[in-house]
Amino acid sequence: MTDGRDGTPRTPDPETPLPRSFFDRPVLEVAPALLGRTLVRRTSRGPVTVRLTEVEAYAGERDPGSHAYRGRTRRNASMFGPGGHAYVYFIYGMWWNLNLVCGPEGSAAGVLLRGGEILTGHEQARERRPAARTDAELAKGPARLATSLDVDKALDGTDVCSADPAAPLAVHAGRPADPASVTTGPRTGVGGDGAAHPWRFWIAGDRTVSPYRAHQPRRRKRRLDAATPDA
DNA sequence: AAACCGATCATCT
DNA sequence: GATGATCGGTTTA
Repeated sequence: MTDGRDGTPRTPDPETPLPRSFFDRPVLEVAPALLGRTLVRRTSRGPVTVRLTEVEAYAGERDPGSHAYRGRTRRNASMFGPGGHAYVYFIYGMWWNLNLVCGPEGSAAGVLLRGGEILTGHEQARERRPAARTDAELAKGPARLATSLDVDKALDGTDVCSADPAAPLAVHAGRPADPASVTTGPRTGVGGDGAAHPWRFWIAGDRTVSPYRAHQPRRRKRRLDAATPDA
C-alpha cells in the first residue's frame, strides 16, 4: 500500500521487520511513520505485540527536552549509537521507558513509545499490569507499555531490525496509520525550550493514547533554613 | 559526599 | 487535580 519512499516495502507483509533504512532518517519523519506499526516482544512465555498509537520525537544533543542534551553519558549511550536500536531508561525511581533510536549514528535522536494497543499476548500483559481496568489501559502510557512488554534495562541497545524470528524485540511493518488521522501536539511533561515544538504524534481518537499532561514547573523543595516564611 | 530532579503511575478527592 | 511512591543519573559543593 505504501510507495516505498518511507523505507517500507512496496507490498508490505505486516509481519515483516522494518529495515534499518526506515530508522536512518530524520526523527521527525520516523516518529509519525511509526504509528500503526507493530512492536513485537518475545519472552520465554511467547510473543506480546502492540500496535503503536502514540509516540514522541527527541531530536538529539540540541533538543533541551532530550536526555542527549547534556551530551553522552553511560545512561544515554545507546541513543548515540546507530538507528534501529532500543534506548531503555529508568524513570521516577520505578518505571522503564522505551525509545527507538533514529537517524545516522551519532545524531542521538530517538522516538519515545508512549502508547499502543495490545494485539496479542494479553495474558502476559495483564499479569504484569493488574491495575489495568480495561485492555485499552494495558499499554496506555510509556511506562505501562514497557511494563506490558516486559521491557527493562536488559533490552537497552537491542537491535529492533533483526530478522531473527527469536529476536527479543522487533518492529514490524504493521498497518501504517492514515496520515489524515495523525495529530500532533507538544510533548508530555517536557518544559522550557523543549516544550515549543509539536513533536508528540498520535492517532486521533484512539483509546490507547495517554492523556496529555503539561510540564509541572516543580517548585523547589523548601530548604531547612526557614528564613523565608510563606507569602 | 550529598542534593536535586525526573520523557510516570495509581490512588485518592 | 493533587499527591505519594521511589531511585539512578547528574550536578554541585
